[in-house]
Amino acid sequence: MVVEIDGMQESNLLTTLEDIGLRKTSARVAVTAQIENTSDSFTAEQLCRDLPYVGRATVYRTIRHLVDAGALCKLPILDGAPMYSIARVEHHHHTICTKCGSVGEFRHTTVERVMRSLEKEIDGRITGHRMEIFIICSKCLAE
Amino acid sequence: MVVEIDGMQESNLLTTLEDIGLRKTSARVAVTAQIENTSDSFTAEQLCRDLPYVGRATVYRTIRHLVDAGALCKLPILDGAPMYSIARVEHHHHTICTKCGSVGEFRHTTVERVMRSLEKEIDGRITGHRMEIFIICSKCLAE
DNA sequence: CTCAGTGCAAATATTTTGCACTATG
DNA sequence: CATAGTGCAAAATATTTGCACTGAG
Repeated sequence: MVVEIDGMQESNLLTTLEDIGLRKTSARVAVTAQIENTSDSFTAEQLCRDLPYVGRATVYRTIRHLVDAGALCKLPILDGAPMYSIARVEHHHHTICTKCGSVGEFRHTTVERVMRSLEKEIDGRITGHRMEIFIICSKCLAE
Repeated sequence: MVVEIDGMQESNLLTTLEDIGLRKTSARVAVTAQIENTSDSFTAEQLCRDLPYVGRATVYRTIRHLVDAGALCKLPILDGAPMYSIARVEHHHHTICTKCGSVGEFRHTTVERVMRSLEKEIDGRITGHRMEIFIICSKCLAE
């Protein structure tokens, strides 16, 4: 669920969970608040470390609910555990810094147009796509 | 290493390993032959199942060498173990059937052109990208 | 012969599940 | 007060590593 405040979007993950019929429990309040306070993307492990009083299984279950509801993006990376980030816009792609691992979000209409032109080349029906741009972020470049 | 035969490309994974200074052992012969006889993409686990007389660790180590050498693509998927496929062309993208999991390869110049146009929008230096197209393949559509 | 490579089993990493207990609605 | 949700620990899954042994060069 997305609430408009002063033109800014505040994604309320807890409300998303309630919207799909789940109860408002203290564990879910803690997990969603922690995610919303995390500026960048995060791993399940990170969340468990930050919330030692919430059970590991509950953290994983809550993440799964949010991914299923489309409120979180699951971002499989080449090595190790997947990263998660709040899905702030409908459809988007990610930038991943190969130095520090920070994840950004972007949207580009050309990408969508390319998809349509690919339809003739591909044997089968296109149902979706995923794209990641690997970068060295400006912060790492500065160092 | 790539050998041209009648205009077809035969990628010789074993030669790739020798080229990076590794010995030609019976385990490596078995693993590379099995990969080359696999028409589609595969998981490490699949390879271990197909080669019960080769140690699990050796299968993983051989895969890692081939990925490092650029002869295999590692394709992280949303759930479960990553898939691998022979890198038949320099730079390409993948189609993944969401029904049967079969993986295809394609290359499209427009994608590369889009990358260049993205350079102005993105904060940092682009070093690479990855794109996957999710499809229902023609085989699954026919069913 | 030497040491790169192997197979095994144990360790590690990540995620899921069974189950008895708790607390939300 | 019924049962959805939790925490824990064990299981499941995926991969890596230590180590003694083997075999390629």
